[in-house]
Amino acid sequence: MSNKPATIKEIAKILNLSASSVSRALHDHSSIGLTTRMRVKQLAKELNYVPNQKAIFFQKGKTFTLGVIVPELSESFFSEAVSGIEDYALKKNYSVLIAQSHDDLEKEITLAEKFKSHRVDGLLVSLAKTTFNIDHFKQFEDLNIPIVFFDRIPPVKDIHYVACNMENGTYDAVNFLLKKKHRSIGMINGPETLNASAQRRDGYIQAMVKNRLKFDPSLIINCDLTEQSTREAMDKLLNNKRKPTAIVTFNDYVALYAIKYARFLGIKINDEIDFVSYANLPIIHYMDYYPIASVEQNPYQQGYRASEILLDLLTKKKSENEEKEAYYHITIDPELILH
Amino acid sequence: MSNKPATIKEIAKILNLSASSVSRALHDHSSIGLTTRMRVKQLAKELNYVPNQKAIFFQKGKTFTLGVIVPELSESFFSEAVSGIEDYALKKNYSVLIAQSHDDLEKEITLAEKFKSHRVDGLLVSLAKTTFNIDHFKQFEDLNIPIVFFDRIPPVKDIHYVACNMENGTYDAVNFLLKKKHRSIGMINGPETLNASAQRRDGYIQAMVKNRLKFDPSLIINCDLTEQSTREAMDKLLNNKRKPTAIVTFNDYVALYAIKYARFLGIKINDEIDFVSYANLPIIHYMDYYPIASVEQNPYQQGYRASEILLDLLTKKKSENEEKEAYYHITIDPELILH
DNA sequence: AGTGAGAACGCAAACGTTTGCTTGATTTTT
DNA sequence: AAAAATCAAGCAAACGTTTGCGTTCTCACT
Repeated sequence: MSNKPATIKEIAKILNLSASSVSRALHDHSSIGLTTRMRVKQLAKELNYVPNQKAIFFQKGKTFTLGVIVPELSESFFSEAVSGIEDYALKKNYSVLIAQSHDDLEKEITLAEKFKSHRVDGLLVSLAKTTFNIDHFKQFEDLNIPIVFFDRIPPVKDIHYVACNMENGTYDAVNFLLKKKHRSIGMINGPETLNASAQRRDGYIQAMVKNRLKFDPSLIINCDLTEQSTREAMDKLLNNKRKPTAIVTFNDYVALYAIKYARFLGIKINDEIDFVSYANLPIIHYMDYYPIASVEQNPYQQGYRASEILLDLLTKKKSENEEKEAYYHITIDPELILH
Repeated sequence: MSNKPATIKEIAKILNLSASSVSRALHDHSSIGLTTRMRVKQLAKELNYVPNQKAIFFQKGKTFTLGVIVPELSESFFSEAVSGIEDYALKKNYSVLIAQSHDDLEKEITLAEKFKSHRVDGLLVSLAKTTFNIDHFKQFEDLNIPIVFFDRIPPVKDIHYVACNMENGTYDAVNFLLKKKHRSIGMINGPETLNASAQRRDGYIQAMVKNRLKFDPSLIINCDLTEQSTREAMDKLLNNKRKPTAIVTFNDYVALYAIKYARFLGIKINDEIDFVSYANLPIIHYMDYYPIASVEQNPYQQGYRASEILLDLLTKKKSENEEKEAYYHITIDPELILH
């Protein structure tokens, strides 16, 4: 027991063949006779032969492994995205190496280093909140290791990415509220520095414009996503001359803070004020009060798509030479889910 | 650009050394003179040399990779456990290959196969709900690939495992309620078939016994963890002759269902009836009403510990020979968190 | 009988690194 | 001054698999 696993060489020796013939036999190469092919496969089963991936990795110069860096697995958005990545990768016989940056740039750099030395074939990355430059990913270019960013993407053009079009999502959300006859719609947006905030703002404005309504900037309040900050935003909105009858929040957390505070103030949720949010928390339905609609960002699909692109890049790489200037810029349209 | 990465051989050629000397120089081997050592390292930096892990894996016969199979990453319990695994593994310079069974036995078997052919050095497994035998993991024994099970462990003795002692956790919970002067404590337990249910039941009984109180079996109701089933359990408890003033639920989901239903019935939560649960949902604090206490199962620690054990097994494997009969059976004591 | 084709298989190199054994040169010990 | 120890570095094999290029053999066809 605890035998070293059987190798091709051993099979070859037993059958009086060369290692190459055994290898070819196992791969159904045409130049191997049917009888020997059968004999080889037969013995392989008996010996419980399993190809040694380490050797194959080495020989082929590939690890058939994808590296994934996400901020936090415990955020369901990312764990679902990882599921999408995993499903496609496994389908294509790739394995997935997962690591978390915990939203820390230093950690992210360390992980990049780790993956570099591990020689993953490709990388899927969703940036940490604190990452404002991506120099630590530049080195992968030289190593010919493609990277596909998803969701939290850097604001540059010379990269491959998959992301959700927040502008459209917000447009749909605001449009939905307008159709419900709301005429004063508030928005608790994220930090101004975030690209995601700008997109939401744009979507809001676009919805107003398309409906030939005047855009009132005082109805969009930025907040830093904390409970305290959310309350302050709510105060501002509630004291607005045109007190909103509906509020779009940056994410579910903010929505919950806002709803909690509104209830504290005696406001009737989704009656006096309708809430619409972005889907972060799948368990939101366990709540007593939750937004009447959510912008679903389809993390699974984002992951799946990013995975597809990466594998596409990997298989195409051989033929690439001059046309390296084509970057994948995929935007996934979110959908508005009514609860 | 897009140069193939530098190799030891190239460094050797440039410096007129042998590959072996370069290798030793990079590893600070004592038999290499200081000057050459410096020259080698210097050039290595310049050429951006990174050791080719594929070759090292192959040469050493190890992949420095751990395989992890969990049911669902989107369950925060598992994503936190994975964080623990990852943190320790990375510290020891191992990578972590993660895959989800989605609580499906077939998928679990496929993944086991995948990891086998990938030749991970070791395996960390939390079983799918539908897994009732572990034959598909037996093969790893022959390959000398150790497995450590955690949390969802199989009910056999000849394995390594890390799990939480639910009996103690429940004991603490019930004891806590008894100290709060509750004299009729209900329990909405899980399916009878689950080991986890039996442990909770035992803990409940033990707490009663230790406090010299009579155990009333009618106060423990089994349910299948659905909302409907939870309501039925609540009905039974509320109609009990000794209507409970406190209820321990199998998990947070059940607690939320129960609380929702109780509120629907007009019962004052954590006033008329105190709820205590097991920590599954980190975001429970966003709720308006949540259990007054939770049994925290420390998923991070479980993962970390399991990771430690696996690496211990991996490094000790060389010296192991006769004493292969020692199995790690680690139980982690949960702690009662008061909210 | 000679040529050609194709089938069935072997040889050997290659992938990059590590490591036990050797060798040659220099230094220390007796 | 000779023998022994130490230092610095090279040689070559090994890990398991794949693959380009041969080689041998058998037939069939002119």
